Amino acid sequence: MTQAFLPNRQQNKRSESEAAILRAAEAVFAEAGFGGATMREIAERAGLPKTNVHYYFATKEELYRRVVSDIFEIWLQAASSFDEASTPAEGIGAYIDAKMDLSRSHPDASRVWATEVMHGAPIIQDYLETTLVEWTEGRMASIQAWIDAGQMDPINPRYLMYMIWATTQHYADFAHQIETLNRNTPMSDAQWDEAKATVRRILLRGLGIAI
Amino acid sequence: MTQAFLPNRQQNKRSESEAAILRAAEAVFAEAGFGGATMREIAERAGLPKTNVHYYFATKEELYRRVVSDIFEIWLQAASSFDEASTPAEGIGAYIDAKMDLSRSHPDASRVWATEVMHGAPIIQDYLETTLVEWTEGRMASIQAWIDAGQMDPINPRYLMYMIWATTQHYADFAHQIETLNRNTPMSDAQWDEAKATVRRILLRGLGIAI
DNA sequence: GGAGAACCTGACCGTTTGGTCAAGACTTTG
DNA sequence: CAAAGTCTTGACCAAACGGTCAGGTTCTCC
Repeated sequence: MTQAFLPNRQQNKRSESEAAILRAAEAVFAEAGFGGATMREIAERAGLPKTNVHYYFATKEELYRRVVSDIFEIWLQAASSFDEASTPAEGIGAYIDAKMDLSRSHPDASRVWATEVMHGAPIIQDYLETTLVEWTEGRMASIQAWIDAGQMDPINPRYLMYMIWATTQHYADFAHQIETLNRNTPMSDAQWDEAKATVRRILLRGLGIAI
Repeated sequence: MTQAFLPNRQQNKRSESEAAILRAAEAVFAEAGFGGATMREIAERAGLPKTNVHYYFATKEELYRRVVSDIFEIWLQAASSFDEASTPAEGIGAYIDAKMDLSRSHPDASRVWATEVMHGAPIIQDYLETTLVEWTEGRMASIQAWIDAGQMDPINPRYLMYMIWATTQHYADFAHQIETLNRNTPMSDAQWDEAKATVRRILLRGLGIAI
């Protein structure tokens, strides 16, 4: 069915179709959740017959799993800045900025992730228990080191991580509510910059980090 | 069908059945979203035949709307402390505490709300545009008054509201993820207190409010 | 150019869904 | 106790769902 080595032309077609399906699936899953999404809708948005979608992804669950794990990769990569920084102002500040940028560039991804977790992570529980646990403990250790060096206030790094995730992802997950409260207008670039600066400022000052 | 004035005994039965259905519905909608929830499942959890559920709530959408608007009421009432306070330390601090308590006592409610908003608020858009807009502007005015009085740092009250909502609701919406990261153990009372204190401390200090 | 693999698709299927219906049981009221 | 309203229920239905299948088309490689 799926061959490891394909000629160029077919490989392009495959990746194009797959990519179109994945894009459509991300949007539909984000809007309707796993249960509310239909393969019909995904196929239509991808511009393909439903049967063709099943050619690339045998089941709805397989497609969903692929969408969610792609998102997971993006999330993890957003934190590279964390380790390259020597001061908490740089490290935490850059992480906040990176997460805020992701909330604007990939809001659907954030919503799919949020829905999956809210429903008990039935599909990606194994990722949570392994990769996310390890990743989180690594970042917590970095924060603890800054605390031990007296570079920021002593707080439990765990609850700081949650605060950063919550505040930044909120702008993706609750974008519709935010837009409604903004006179039914999407946030402008200026508003976005102000929101980003406000989040950054309050968090850093709240941690006793000079800015 | 539904009578305004019923004898006591029947009124009790009605309210009991309705309440059981609403409880079950909140849990099922929280777990599966609107699309993934089934009337069968809701009926089973309420301990009633499916037909009986339809006797009280004609359609799935009507039941859902009732669940969501009940939640909306709870949310709004959580902010009474806001206006009764004279200092931002009291007002904002008490609001954070109240929202954190709600995240622990009514996590399903928060998850249903989050799912509804994430999917574009197809059912309760009118609430958002009227009640929530008014309510939010009222609280923003209170915050602005504290800023003008020099009692806290000058930040845009709007983005502060979002931060408070995000950080507190995160503990309900992402409870499953938090539990997984906590060695698959629900947060203990002590951990909860620490999380609450951390959120409160970081936000208040971040706003330049002495604590 | 022909064999074989990869890709595409319309028709179809069993299951589950939200919702209906008609008939029976219980409660209240005269 | 009987009539009227309220509540409960098993059987049923059309529609929509995820998924299958067999047959056709396109591409690559020898």
